[in-house]
Amino acid sequence: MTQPRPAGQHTVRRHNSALVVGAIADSPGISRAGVAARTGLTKATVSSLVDRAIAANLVVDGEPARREGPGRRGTALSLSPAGPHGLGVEIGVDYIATCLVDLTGSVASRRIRPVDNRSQPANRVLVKVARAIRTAVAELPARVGGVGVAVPGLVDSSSGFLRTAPNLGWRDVDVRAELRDRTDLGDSAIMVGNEANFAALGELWGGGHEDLRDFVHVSGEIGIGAGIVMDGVLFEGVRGFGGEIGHLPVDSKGPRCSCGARGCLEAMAGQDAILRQAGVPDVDTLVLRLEANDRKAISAARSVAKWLGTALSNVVNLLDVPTIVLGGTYARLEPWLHELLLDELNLRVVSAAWSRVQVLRSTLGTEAAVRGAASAAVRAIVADPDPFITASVG
Amino acid sequence: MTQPRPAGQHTVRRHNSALVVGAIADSPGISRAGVAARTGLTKATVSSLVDRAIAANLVVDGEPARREGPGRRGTALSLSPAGPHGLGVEIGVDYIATCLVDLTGSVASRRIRPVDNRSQPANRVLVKVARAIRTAVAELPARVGGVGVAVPGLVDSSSGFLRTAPNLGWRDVDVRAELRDRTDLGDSAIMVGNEANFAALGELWGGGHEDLRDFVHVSGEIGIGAGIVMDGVLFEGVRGFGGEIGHLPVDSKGPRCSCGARGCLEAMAGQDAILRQAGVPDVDTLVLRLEANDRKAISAARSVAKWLGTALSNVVNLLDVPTIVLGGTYARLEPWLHELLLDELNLRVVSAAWSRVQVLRSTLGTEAAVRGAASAAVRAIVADPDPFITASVG
DNA sequence: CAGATAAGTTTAGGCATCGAACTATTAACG
DNA sequence: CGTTAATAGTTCGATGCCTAAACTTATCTG
Repeated sequence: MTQPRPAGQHTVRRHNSALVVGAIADSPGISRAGVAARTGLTKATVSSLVDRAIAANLVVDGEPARREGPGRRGTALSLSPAGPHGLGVEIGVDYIATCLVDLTGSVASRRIRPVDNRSQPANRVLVKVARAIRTAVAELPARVGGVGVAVPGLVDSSSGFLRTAPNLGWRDVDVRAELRDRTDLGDSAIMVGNEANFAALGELWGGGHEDLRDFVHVSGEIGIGAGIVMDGVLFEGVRGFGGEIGHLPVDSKGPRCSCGARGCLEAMAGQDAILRQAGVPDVDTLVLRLEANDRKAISAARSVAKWLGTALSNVVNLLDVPTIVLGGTYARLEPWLHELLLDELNLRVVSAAWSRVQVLRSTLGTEAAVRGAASAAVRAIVADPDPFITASVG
Repeated sequence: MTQPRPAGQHTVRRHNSALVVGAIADSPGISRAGVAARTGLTKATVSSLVDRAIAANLVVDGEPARREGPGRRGTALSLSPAGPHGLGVEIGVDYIATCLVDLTGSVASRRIRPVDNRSQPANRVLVKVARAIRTAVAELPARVGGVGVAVPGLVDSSSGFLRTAPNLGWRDVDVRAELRDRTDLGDSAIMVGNEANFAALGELWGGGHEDLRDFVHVSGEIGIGAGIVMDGVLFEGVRGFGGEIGHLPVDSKGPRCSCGARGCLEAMAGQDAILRQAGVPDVDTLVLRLEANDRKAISAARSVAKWLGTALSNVVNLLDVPTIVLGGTYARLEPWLHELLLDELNLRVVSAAWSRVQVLRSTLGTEAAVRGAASAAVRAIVADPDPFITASVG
């Protein structure tokens, strides 16, 4: 729990800076006068704050915008693509991915390195992650303003402490501290979070879906994770546990899962289970078979849709979140899952009678998590730009 | 969604007033110097803010406290029992209850009027509710600073709009506006909320449970509702839908429910279902039979525990909330439900293996909702005292 | 080119906090 | 009983950020 801090003038400026930068982020090309009207601040205040933001390289003012009718034209303000960037890092089971996003949300660069992280202890892997971060930072002709680290495990997001990552075999790793020690990120924020949660955020901010503010993003790679977004905000749960649906029990007669229980969703509808049931070695082959209408593959998809629907209907019933976004491996299988999953949901969801459940396909696929991590870092800058402004202006 | 407002000096004072009053609420008897140390504000600022709070009748300073060692003794500050009160109102199916709570959390008065609200249209009932409010206000030798209204239905808490209350037969009633029109509450805040949610808050603040910050409070009267508290904060869900567990499907072969679906929890474990199954006319008789070890009654309790456990295990699995508090009618049946419910939960909850689920009995019982509503009003004053201070001082 | 309209800047003033000095109260010690 | 040290609380000038209002700059219209 964060201790409440006393407020002073600096708090006011911090708040208003966020307001101004936020307004510019929301509607690029807006003028100082426009920002003033939007935020309720006076033109004088906006001018002063914008000047500081420009000096800090967060904002640039461009050409005067054309306008109708008389009056001076306002200068178009927008977030600076040369300002601080957000760095996203994903520690996958068999790869390390990085991604740089500028303040406007554009991807500046990205990179994936295949690494088998399963066979190695945590600190060995973190050395490689640190190297990947240093490379990304070195290549960027701008400053890195924050880092998001996506991890396939349970994270206490406030401390950055990774409690357990079964598929990596990690337990109790202080990812944030380790990475800070091994890099020269200065005092940049390092946000460590669950890979499924970051993926949901990636889809929220970069998925191109209009008005999508309440949804469950299901990402199935090795494990099954869900990121739940409600009113545009990630739902974290009690101890960062929100959306841990991989081990919801769906079939009491199902096979034993690695967690010890029986018939967990992961054991019934995880990637391994699908592939085994379809009798194929990998997802590429599975997709080919599905396209060829192979009976076993189709039946595997049907089974996955059924179990996913069972588990997700609980989520929908309990949280009243009306949309499911299929991500990760499920995004590739979406055409074959869509209808069956929808049927299952409509059958089991109480509110389905008066408001239909929706199933969408992720547009970012397996890249959602890195993108989300990078975007989260960028959003943090925009949401509280004052530290950057003060550091650069004084 | 609340529009972000620009900050100014007044915002600073408002924030710091809340800090100061909050510190006094958290540790009554604290001195000005103590508040300064706790909040990080200077003694000068604290003095000034405390003086204003005293002038507004929110805070009183008492006798100098005894201290060890040398030095002047600080004056003991505490919230004023004569300051503004919170008024809780509960619109039940067959009663209207009111309750006044002072700033310290003590109940100043309460009253229950039996009324059959089922047979009457909403505006007729609201006239009676308004009368009950006026009576409570008139009897109080202090000011009412806010009102909480608990309603057995789905409420959009930001607008105070009641969407539907099946057990009252109400639809789309603007409870807040209706009550404001029919009373002279001035500009006091009127918070309209779901009865189960307020009950959970009542238990959180007035239940006397130590360190209980994450729990599900299940209240069964006519319907079944749950209030979910996570990290000491009510979980509201997407459209005030959080904790609407009454219509979770628990038995696909169960009887048809009033909502149209089959085997809803409410149809399986609601009060009506229990009484029918036990073959008794009311809860009092049921308790007598249970005490006499009546076979049918025991079997009804067993069945309730099973269905409740089925539904609640979903909640626990999904939200990782480790504690169930049995309220309302269930509180009276707790001795006979406890063990069976716990068994069912331990069977179905994934995390049960490493962290045990806990089942508690509500200490406020059927009074939890009014108490919660009144306390919510009080908490709102303490959380943002500035409007009261400014109004009274200028 | 005059008039109207809007963007952006300058300047004086208000206000809440802070820091530091100051007063008030109390225990301990000789 | 008086002195000293420690702590509580107050007073007062300085600081910083915002606001209001006047002012400058830029653009369109007739």
